[in-house]
Amino acid sequence: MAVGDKYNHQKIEQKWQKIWEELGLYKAQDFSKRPKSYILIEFPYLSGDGLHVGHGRSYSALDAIARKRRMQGYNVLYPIGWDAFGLPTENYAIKTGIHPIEITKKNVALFRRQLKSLGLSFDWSREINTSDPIYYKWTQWIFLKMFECGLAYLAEIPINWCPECKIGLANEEVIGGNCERCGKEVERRQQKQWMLKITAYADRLLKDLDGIDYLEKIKAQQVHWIGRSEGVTVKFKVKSFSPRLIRPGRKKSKVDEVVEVFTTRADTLFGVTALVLAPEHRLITDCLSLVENRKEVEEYIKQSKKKSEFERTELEKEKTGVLLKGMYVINPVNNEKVPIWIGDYVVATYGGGAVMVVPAHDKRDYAFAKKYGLEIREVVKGGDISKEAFVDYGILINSGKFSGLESKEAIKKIGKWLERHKKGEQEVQYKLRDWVFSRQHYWGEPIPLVFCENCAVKIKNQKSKIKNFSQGELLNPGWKAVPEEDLPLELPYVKSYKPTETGESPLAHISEWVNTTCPKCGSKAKRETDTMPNWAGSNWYFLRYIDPKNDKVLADYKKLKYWLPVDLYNGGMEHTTLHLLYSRFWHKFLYDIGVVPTSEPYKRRRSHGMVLAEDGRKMSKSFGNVINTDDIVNTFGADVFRVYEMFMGPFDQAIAWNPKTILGVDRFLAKVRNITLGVIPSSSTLSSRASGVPMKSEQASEGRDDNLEQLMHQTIKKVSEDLDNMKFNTAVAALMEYTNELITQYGKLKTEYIETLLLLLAPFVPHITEELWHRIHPKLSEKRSIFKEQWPGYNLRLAKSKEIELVIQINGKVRDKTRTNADILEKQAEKLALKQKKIQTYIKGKKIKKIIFIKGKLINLVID
RNA sequence: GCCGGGGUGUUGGAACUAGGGAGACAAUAUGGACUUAAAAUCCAUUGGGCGUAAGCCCGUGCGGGUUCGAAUCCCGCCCCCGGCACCA
Repeated sequence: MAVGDKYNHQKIEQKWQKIWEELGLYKAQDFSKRPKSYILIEFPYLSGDGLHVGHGRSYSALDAIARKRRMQGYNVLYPIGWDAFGLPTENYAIKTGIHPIEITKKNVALFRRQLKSLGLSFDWSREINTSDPIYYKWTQWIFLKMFECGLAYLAEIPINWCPECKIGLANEEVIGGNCERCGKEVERRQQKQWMLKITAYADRLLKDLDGIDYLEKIKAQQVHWIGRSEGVTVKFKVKSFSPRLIRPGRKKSKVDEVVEVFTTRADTLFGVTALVLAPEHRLITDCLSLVENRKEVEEYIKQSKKKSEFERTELEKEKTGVLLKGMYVINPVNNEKVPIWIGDYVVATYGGGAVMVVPAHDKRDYAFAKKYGLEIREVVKGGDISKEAFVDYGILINSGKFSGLESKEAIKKIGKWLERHKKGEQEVQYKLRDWVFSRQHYWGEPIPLVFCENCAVKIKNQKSKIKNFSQGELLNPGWKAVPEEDLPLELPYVKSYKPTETGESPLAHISEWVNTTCPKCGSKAKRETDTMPNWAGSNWYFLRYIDPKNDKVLADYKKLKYWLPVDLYNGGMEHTTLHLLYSRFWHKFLYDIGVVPTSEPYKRRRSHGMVLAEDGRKMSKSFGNVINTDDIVNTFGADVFRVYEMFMGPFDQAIAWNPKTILGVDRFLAKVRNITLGVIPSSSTLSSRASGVPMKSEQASEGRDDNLEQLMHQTIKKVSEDLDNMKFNTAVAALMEYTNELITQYGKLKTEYIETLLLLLAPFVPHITEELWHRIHPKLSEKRSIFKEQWPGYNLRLAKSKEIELVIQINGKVRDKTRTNADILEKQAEKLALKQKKIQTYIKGKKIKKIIFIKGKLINLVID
């Protein structure tokens, strides 16, 4: 590598990558006395397409931070692994007939090669793979612990079912109500699914956000997703006009039936003129016999069942409903008779599946009342209810003894009144739902549970021996955990991974696997055939990096204590709700059972923007606009690629790929090579060619002789701070400026300036700087890497300018500038300003009313 | 509808944390040097307008305000991106 020579990036990058690996430069040391820094990137989901430039963006950027921290003396853990289970691999397997295990092997090799070609400083000795049985043993183990603690339960819930592919679909696979793959309309089907009680952690997941450093918008998304609201659950007694109050087959009188309604606006209770129930509401099925217009109601329910979730929530803007004739409820605050409706705009799974209709003070209720001719009764003053609903707070009217109160106060008082009279309870509701944990697919972790009919019967009948069962077993009679010593429960090798006609997982086909014996009583039992979702393995992977080979526990507690929490976690914006929430949930659970030492996994979370294609669209195989990292690395080299990805724009913003800007980066690095090799006399191989850099050096601008040192200190400060704040683009810009200035002042360079340039650049440009470092220090052994050098420090005093250009303003407008020393005082500055000819012409004949002086910056003369 | 982020040259963007020189750093384009030529490299110009020039005026989505001074702060509005969405 010399000026004039073509720089052979391939040769040099490979050379150093090999040396670094041999030196074990990036191995993190457990229990080192140096301060630890755990830097984490979201591990890639394996696909046959290989590494995408989007991966490269965050990996290079975080690599720069990791490298800088090492140079600053930190013991850095920057690990990598593979998110390997999941649908895309399974679909590819179905299409090609190659087994997912084989596909995964191939993809791992591909990703590993590509990542290594970028010169990323991962600690490869800690590599993990979620589809590896020694890894998913612990995924299963965590699940069993949750089962044991009663956090896992079976529920019959609707799933998206594609009748063409005969497969259950995840919500993400349903596009506009149709199957993503075949385009056929998706149906709703009830299916038994394992659920995890994340709702039990809702409050803590919300509250603990206060103590951690997540990007504001990420926190906002989590808060929104959890959706906490305080209110009161009001009990409305059900009455019937019909004398037949006793239903056959049930002893309880209809009069005892109560509909519970959740509201955040107890202050509007006196304005209730109807109740609306979700079509799935229990009361409707229970009391259908009492309904006079039974046929009409049944027809409505049938129609709404046909609608997909999509139609019910997206298309159907207008609210519909049917009155339940012959029944009514009693409003507990004023004992009024209130009609009951059913309407499919009411969400069955939230707040008990029933809402009270207060047309005067809720937009939806207003529209509903207008459509069906319900009374609109004003109970909060402040709006004009003849025109629209008044939804703000105000003073209560028409509200009995609560009239005259302000809404906020009324909410509290009415809530308490209801509680005192046992007509309601103050409550907190969450939008967050429990997590559907079952997948009817092959390529995932088998759920390690067994169903035993014998045990089920025992639990139902023998309540006395209840102590012998775990909470999970009691909650799910007959279900047993696979014993811990039998973990991992390995995924059996099958030939066909196609889901079955019935919607069961392909594992259901393998009778020798399904049929087993109960680990508790030894009788015949059947295995669960569902597998875990893709999220399962990625929920806790960062823990396994800390102790990847441990076969006794998921990770050694002392090691966890040393490394946790993760200091910086970076990933895509698309994972900031679900992945982050699920992962925090599991972590909190592990904390509760004493497996991990912290209640939060990630101290700081940042997200990177997507890299879009040149056309501004998302990169996608179907558009044919995907850019593979190999192409860029082959043409320009890893260093150019890395700097380009960091320079292209603000890290957290989406940005389109622009091949022209890459050239600018390539030119910049060429300049760095040239100036380094041209200046240092000891690099004998090229001293004769040093003049190959035609620089505008000779006419270095006047008055700027000794400011190179100052610029150096400023640059160190800027690059250090920008890296900490993840402002990679401006850090690179500062390095470009510094380099340009070194070129302009080519005759006056000291070795220190060049060394600093290389050290500052090293985290961004590891290969070139390492090579140049050894060129300017020819006696240095190859083992003495630049990355073992110390990160340069700066001197604030030296970074400060001695001279400034004082800005002279008149009435706030810049009229002149003049060079002077930086610590000039107001009086002198004033004199200096008044001396300027230009200024004199401006103030001639005018009176100076006021002078504003900002030290080291400007003076402003205020005139008439 | 709600929440979050944003709107600056031809383009990506900088300056926004704390009000003080708008356009750093790149890219693009044009002209020039070198070359038989091209590429590469180097030099100059590159927000708009007026002016021979010195220089002046305008300009950070729109309209107002605060201030000696606003891209930055406040109020109202428009538009774009991301997320959530009949959550009572």
